[in-house]
Amino acid sequence: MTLTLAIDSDPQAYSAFTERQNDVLESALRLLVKGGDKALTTAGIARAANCSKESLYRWFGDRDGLLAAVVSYQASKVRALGPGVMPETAAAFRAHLVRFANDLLNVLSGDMSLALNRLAIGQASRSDAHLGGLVLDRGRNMIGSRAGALLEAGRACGFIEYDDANDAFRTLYGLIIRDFHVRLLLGDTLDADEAAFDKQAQVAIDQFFKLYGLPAKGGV
Amino acid sequence: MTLTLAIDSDPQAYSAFTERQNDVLESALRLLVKGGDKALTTAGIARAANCSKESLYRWFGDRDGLLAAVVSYQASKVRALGPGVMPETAAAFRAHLVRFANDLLNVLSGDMSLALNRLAIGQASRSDAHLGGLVLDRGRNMIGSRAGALLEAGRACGFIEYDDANDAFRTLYGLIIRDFHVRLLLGDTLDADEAAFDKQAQVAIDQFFKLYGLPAKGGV
DNA sequence: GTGGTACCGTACGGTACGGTTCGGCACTAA
DNA sequence: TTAGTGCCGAACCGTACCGTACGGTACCAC
Repeated sequence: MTLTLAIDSDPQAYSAFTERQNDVLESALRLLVKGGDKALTTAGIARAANCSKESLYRWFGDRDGLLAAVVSYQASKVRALGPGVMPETAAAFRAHLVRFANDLLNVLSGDMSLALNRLAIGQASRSDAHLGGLVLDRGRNMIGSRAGALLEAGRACGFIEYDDANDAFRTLYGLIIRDFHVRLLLGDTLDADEAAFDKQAQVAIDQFFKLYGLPAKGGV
Repeated sequence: MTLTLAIDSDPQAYSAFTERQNDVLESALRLLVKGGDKALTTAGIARAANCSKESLYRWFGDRDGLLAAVVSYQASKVRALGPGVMPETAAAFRAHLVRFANDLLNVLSGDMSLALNRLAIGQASRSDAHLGGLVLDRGRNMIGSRAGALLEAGRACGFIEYDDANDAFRTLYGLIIRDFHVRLLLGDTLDADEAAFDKQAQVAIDQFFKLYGLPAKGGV
């Protein structure tokens, strides 16, 4: 659902660009956040980055290639938040989940994430839209990697129980995000309660334990 | 989050258009679903609807006015699914919730809903984007009207318990939709499990009762 | 018939954008 | 010094689109 938390062992795999090219991509990203997809023209990017259009086309081949490069760049920029740690107590496991929920809320509400998701969604209708798939892959990467491992560790330690890991994760996601993401994508603003991510995260994790927790160790 | 279930007592308030104009809007909607926002040009709409561009501009004033009219038209097309019924038994209440969940899944996965949401999201970054707010209003209308009344009725009858109605609804929404909507918006396809809306709806409502149900009457 | 109105089909002006080309500058290597 | 390379800035081309204007047609009122 986002790109800013992609976990990959090799940072070069996603950002195989030179320093100068990364600067250009950063400029493009700022331009996108500031003015939306309409402002992301090749001339505008070249102007903002103090480079020529010729270089843009030499480096990224195409406008679509440039957009894909922006996505890849952003994915490689903010990477893993730290290695997975095996929780030893129920409280530690719960804290990990709360932290994950908090991170997810913060990431999805970020300017860059919203701008890139809007861009990908806006052109997802066209048949040649590989951008949406790209965003999904990176988002799925992050989610599958971090949350999946976390849930599995919790289950191995006997704090929670579920049949299908994917299903459990999606429920966790739903409890955390609710209609939050779509509303932000549509331009809505958050009310005071929703802006308190800490509280929201704790409530969501409480509910998750109520659904999947084992009363003996990690339940209510 | 969608427009296809707007509930309004006065159908004319949202579709104050002539028969001919509604035909044109219907053509525009089909065009949007077929080719995405890129295909929704004034010339294309005029061609598809067998009308002149001059008429488009006389009727809707502007291209943005035309898009807003499309949204309003779609909102007024599929209206309330029936008056709210006071559930008398816990089983009936649960059936109502399952039906609501099923409807929500079907609506949000519909072609028209996805196309319009993509359109609104794609241009939600610009400051003059009233389209996202329009979609939100209509979606919120539907949600607040139907689900809110349903939950309130269930609480009045003692089947569920909650402090904040808005909060309870958002949890319900999260349990039903999860990451379903955003993934579809990004162009993802559903796996077999997710395409079984009936099963998904029942599971979501089971989970909702586990969180908000009163064990005596409506709980697990 | 005559004027008015609403409409269609088409063509046009203006603009914006994607992509290409060209001249020029700085730097490097022989 | 000369040739080559990488890049910038700017001009350019073809295209697509928005919004408007114009000619022609059907219908209605009087």
